[in-house]
Amino acid sequence: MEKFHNLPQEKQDILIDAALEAFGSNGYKKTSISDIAAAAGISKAMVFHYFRTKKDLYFYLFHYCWDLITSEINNQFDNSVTDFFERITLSTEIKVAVIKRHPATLSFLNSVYHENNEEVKDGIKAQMSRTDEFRNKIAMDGMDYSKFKDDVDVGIVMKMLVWMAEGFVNPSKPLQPADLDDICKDFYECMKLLRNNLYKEQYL
Amino acid sequence: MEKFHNLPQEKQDILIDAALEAFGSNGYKKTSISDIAAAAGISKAMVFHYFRTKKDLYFYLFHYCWDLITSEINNQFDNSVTDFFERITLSTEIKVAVIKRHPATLSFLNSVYHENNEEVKDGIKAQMSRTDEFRNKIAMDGMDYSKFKDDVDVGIVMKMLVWMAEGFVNPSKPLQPADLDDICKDFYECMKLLRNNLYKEQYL
DNA sequence: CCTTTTATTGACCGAATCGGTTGATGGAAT
DNA sequence: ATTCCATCAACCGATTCGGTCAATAAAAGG
Repeated sequence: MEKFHNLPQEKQDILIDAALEAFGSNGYKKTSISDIAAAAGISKAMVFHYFRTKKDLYFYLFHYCWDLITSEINNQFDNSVTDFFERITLSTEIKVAVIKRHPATLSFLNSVYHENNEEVKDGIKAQMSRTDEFRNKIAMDGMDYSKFKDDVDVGIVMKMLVWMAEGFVNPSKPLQPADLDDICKDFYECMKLLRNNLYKEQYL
Repeated sequence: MEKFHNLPQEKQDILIDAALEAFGSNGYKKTSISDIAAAAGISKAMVFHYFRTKKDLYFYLFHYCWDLITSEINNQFDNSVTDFFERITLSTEIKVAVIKRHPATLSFLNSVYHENNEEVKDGIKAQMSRTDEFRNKIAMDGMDYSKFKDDVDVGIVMKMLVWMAEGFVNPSKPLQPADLDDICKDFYECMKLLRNNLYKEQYL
């Protein structure tokens, strides 16, 4: 795989993006190396030259995305932020940073999570079991719910935000990185609106 | 296709659900009749017996879903409902009714909408151009925005609800019809919470 | 300039799968 | 007993699969 890493970053990214997109939307079995090569504008033989087998490529992408997210969390996450909406905004910023680097990362990882092809299933489980670590790290414990109005059911607010985040990350039309900033602005407006109306006291 | 309609409804539904699910998540080209047959628990030859070709099956499903949604809209939609959240709830109820009948309908239609396979693209466009009719019918014109607090940006609320609806309809984990009622209850709770906090006056 | 190494690919491999057909089988209706 | 029809395993030629390899183009080194 040194072969691949000797490529200029730009060419690496093109191939990675093509592969993430293909695997992410078609799953392991239904994605062919020809698809990926064509989308990346190179020959099929080159893909096998960089990564020995389809399986190798798949798991390379898996670990690559995993590290991408892990490092982004380690860089940005701050558990001293206890305000509910600030925490939500923070984890959204993490997602956005990941998407900006490789737009198909999250849809790929989601597809990996649901993959059940015999050839790769076991290898996924091994790594995937650590998902909960992060879920707990980002999770909402130690959060300050006291600023909410007394009659607001925070559980419902959580569910609402999960839906929004899903629609945000898996839109029916694929995300263009160019649109990301606009969409983000809308999302932050959203957070402001909810905070202003669900908290006891107006925020500045 | 009389062959197919002579089947008991239950067996028709099994095949339709299998086909919607397969086409919806893998697209036209990457979906094989063997996949569908296996998922429906019948032999590949039977599928070709009911529907002469793969293309015929695809467009049968397309028109089937189209009619399903059209009739559900005609049954339930009521443009005399001018309250914002009631209208949202109404269109959600329509979606839920459709999903209860065939869980993969919406994901299938969404996939059809983005399909660009040469063999079926043209046939899709012909019908799909009428999508806007319905979008306008369900749309929010004639809506009463006056009950919102003055400082609430209704455009943002709309965007928020669109995201929620997307996460609601295309969840990362596939929808089980059994869960639907619970999820709906949460969604309606959500609407109540938003209405109570974004309207000038509390609703009963 | 020539040589050696490396990047890149078109053509190819056997195996699998594709959309679609067909002949055989078995059960229900006449 | 016979007709009819639903059902499917086996099969068809064509395509595509994951993967290899020999040949070429390009770059590097002398």
